[in-house]
Amino acid sequence: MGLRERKKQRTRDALVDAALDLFLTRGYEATTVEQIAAEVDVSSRTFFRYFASKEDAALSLTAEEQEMFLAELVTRPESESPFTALSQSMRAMLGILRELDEAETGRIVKARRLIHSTPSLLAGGMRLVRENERRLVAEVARRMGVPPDDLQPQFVVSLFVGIGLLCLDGPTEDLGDMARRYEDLLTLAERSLRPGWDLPVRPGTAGVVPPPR
Amino acid sequence: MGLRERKKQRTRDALVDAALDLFLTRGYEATTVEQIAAEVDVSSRTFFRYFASKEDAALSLTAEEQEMFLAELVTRPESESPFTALSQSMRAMLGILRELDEAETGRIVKARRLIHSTPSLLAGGMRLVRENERRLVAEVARRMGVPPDDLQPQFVVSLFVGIGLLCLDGPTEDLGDMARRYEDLLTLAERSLRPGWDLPVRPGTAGVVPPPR
DNA sequence: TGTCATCTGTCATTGACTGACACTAAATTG
DNA sequence: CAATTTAGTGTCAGTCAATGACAGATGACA
Repeated sequence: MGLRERKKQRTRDALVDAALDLFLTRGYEATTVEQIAAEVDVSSRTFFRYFASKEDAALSLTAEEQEMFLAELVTRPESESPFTALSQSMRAMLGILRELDEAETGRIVKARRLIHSTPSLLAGGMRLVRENERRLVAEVARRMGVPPDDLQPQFVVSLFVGIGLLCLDGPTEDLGDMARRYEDLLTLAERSLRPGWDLPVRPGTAGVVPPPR
Repeated sequence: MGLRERKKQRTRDALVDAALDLFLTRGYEATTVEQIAAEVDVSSRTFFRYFASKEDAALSLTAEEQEMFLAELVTRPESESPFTALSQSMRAMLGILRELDEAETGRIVKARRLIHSTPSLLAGGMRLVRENERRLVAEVARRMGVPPDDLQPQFVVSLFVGIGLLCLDGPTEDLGDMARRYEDLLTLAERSLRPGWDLPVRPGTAGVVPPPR
């Protein structure tokens, strides 16, 4: 990787760090883009070359997590039922997050604390999640062998995303808290749902029908 | 009601109408607050005395619907299970919407088309819904006789809100479309969920335990 | 009619965000 | 190792949403 790209990455990280720190101390709205840029010795115009908006800087880590989640999902074996595949993807992503270097996990926890304490950012985070929902539905529909505008895959994904949001909503001191809350919610879901609820009503041309478990 | 209040109501309605029309023809971002205000022969400062933001004007009708829904919920008998009470409140609200005068239903349909075709407004609408989620959880938790930070009422509400969002997400030409989509989703939910899933795991001090249905 | 509270317009200001252009430094090529 | 292309950055000017302050207008009410 060339010098140019390394420099860019360093600037970007510095901007995220500066943004998170300022947001957490002075508050999100009270912090101006100019202040963030000044902290990194960069013009505010440059800030907007890295991030589409002030909000984008605060949510960039969450957006990356979303991408990781989606990447996990497409690696899940076709033998898993849709909801199982979604759950396992989430577990895998949480696992990966825990294995990052300290600087990165620090950022993630900071970002999470910030989002949780700033209503407009919480809303923005949910917007991110919902934007991914479309892609999730497409993948789940494919697995189920039904068209993406079928209600069933939409329902499955909506239910799962709801759990994810509840997970995000709760108090989160560290990644362990989050993982624990997530497992509690999965248990609750299992108690509430009929076995096989996420299998296609009219089994389509999808892969192997999973065992009844 | 005095002349003053009537005048105010007229200005407000005119602003909403002008906003919806301009948003739908020129596009949401392409329309400035000044243009909306000019259409009603009012200064843009006045616009912001009626609406907290440009987005607020586009979402004011949706916000009113939310309030109506919540008002319905608190009138549902305690004998209904939480999810049944939520579903019935939604049906009641949709019923009320259909009985409004033509001017009002026209606005509602316009607003819905606009929101559906403008990503940032769709996000804003979901933010509105999510903000209400807290109040819904409080009411459902009360009915279940558990504290509001219990996971179960949160799960029940999250599931219901998810259905509401799916309903909002789909193509909506008129209020009938929406009602039909909503019923389809409820059927799907019933097929997926275990009977009694929304009853408190540890029955608390809540009202009468509903019949098994 | 006269006072009072409320609504409104005007003006000034802040801050997010964008486009245009020039300048610098890295990357690439002969 | 130059020469040239390419990408990243700073500066400047400008738009638009949103807010505070003050003054004038207008319905409410004694």
